[in-house]
Amino acid sequence: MAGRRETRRIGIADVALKAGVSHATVSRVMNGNTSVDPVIAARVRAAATELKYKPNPMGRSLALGKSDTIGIVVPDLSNPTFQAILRGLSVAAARDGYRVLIADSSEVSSEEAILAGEARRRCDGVVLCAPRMSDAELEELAPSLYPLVLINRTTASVPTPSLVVDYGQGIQELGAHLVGLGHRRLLYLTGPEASASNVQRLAGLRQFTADFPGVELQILPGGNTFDAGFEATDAVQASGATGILVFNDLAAMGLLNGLSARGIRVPEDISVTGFDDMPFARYTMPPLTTAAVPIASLGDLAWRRMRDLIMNNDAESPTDYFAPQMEVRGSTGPVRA
Amino acid sequence: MAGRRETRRIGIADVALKAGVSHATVSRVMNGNTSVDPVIAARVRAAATELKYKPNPMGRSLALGKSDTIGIVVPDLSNPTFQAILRGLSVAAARDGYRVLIADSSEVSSEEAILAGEARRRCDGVVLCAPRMSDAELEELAPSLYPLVLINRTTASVPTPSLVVDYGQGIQELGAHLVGLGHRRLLYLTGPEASASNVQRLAGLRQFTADFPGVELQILPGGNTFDAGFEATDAVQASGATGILVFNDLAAMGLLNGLSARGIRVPEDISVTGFDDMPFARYTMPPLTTAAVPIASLGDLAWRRMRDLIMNNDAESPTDYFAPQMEVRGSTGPVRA
DNA sequence: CTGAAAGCGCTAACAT
DNA sequence: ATGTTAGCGCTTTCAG
Repeated sequence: MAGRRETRRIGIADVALKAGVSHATVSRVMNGNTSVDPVIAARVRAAATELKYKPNPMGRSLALGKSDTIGIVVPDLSNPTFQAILRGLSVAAARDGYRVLIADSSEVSSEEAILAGEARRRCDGVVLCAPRMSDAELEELAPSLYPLVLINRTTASVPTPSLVVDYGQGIQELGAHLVGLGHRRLLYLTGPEASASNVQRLAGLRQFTADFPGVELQILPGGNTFDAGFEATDAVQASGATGILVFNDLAAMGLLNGLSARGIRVPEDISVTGFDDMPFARYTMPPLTTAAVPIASLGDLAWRRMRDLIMNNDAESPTDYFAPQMEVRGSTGPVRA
Repeated sequence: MAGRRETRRIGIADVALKAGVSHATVSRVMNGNTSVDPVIAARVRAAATELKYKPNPMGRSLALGKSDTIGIVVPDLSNPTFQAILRGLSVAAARDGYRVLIADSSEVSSEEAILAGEARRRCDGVVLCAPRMSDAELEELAPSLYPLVLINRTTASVPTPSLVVDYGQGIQELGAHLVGLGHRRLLYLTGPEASASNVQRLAGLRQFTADFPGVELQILPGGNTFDAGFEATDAVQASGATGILVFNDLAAMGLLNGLSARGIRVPEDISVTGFDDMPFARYTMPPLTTAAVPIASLGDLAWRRMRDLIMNNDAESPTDYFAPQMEVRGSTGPVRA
């Protein structure tokens, strides 16, 4: 029925024919490496532009053994954190002429390894965000993925760059901020148990209680959603704590709403902190005190590390620690006299 | 210095050697197309698994003329709308064994065409979100991009599927909702002038005023940011309108904050609507009445259309209209008596 | 049913 | 400086 507009793709051979030279010469002028007679070069270029010739990346990739593409595997593309990393990575890589291929493991840990391997075969390197994968599995997988950049993970099996956010330090800063405001009865509303970043916050808080022996710190199971924060309202109120450290901004917003619904004033009666500094954290009522994770620059740095690995393939393999930046806003204030 | 762990990639030849057969036979087993003696097949498979052989996608792509990859070009990866489309597309494509390559044009219209062309050469098809590109340019570009799926654009130059969100209808529904609540003095707080979706909303509102001759509709320049909404507060108040249609949720939230700061109650004094139904729209105070754009299913459908194009390459080329779904919440109420 | 050989489009040694 | 030739790793006729 419908007539196909099969505009047969034109290849290097067509240009060669039109310019009256060999494939090799066309390749040479297209890549500008070796020297070609200027007049012939011009003739080739003319033929190329006239035919709108563009080299076929597949042929190129096969011959060169590289694809100018890097892969990123993320656990969940709907998570703003990974979206920001992806964007930072993509923009930075594009500046150097690289593209990015995405693989979403949908939080399934078994998929993470498979997708990473597949991505690596199609790409020149892999940026891996695999929070669910076990250390053992990562250790086994890592060598086959080189060049590899890890996000929020490290591995000993192979020297490879890691970018890790120091959640433990961030929560300690927030805690210290509350103590500085006179709070002595604190409460941490946890995230998901399995979450590695929750574990890091807990470790940070152990250090925190050691540093501030006079401060009471309760721990209450929470979650990472708005609703989880909202539902914890009663338990928070019952705890008697005056300073609440919430796992993340989303849950903190839920708690804020719950407290407001019960007529508890923030920060007059209770101070609340979040974590992440989501775009909306500054627009809650009151605006949320939180810790900002510089996720966009994380993606950017991920590319720089990857590029070092690819270009001078003898790069160092540092671990970069990202210190969250505390943002003090209206949801924290002096403890009630 | 650092010892390279050059684990030479193993290819089809290694498997052939190990199994004592030819490359061709290995290829046959791996693809399961043609019939191979069961015992030989088993031997090949054994060799393959033992060597952990995985076919090299580049070789495959070159031979087959396909990459099992589709490209998506977006104007801005930090825009939640495109993130959601990307995710929907990626997940859907993955189910069929396809990957997605991303290209972020950073809102630069001239980049859109180049990136799309490049993506097309590396991929089996392109999903194009190019709001900035002129119709003429799109028309010229489209044929070379086939298989192509357009988002929020259509073109006449070639029959190709389009997915368009009907912003005009959404804003009309919201307007009718306000009229139903008794409002007779409405105001539309616009988005960016250049935005195609703003133009569509304006067109929808022209229809709206034609349908409701007794209703007054003012139009005020706004923007698509929280701050733009906030800054419009005074002008909104001065307008005397009781029902405010805001370009999007973000600006609506800004307006909500501004009104609250001036002691104007919503919805008792003024009703406010947004557009998009962002995740936080339900958590504002009061929760925001808005129109939900089913963006995730948009990505999903984009893949289905693409797949139809790729598989039965004689598919139809329909235009799918997405009708926004109104979400009535607390920010709209009866006009004050 | 299987192996030999051609070819996908390109780059790079090797000749000339 | 340019053409010839040999791959890159795989699929697919084409013989046998």
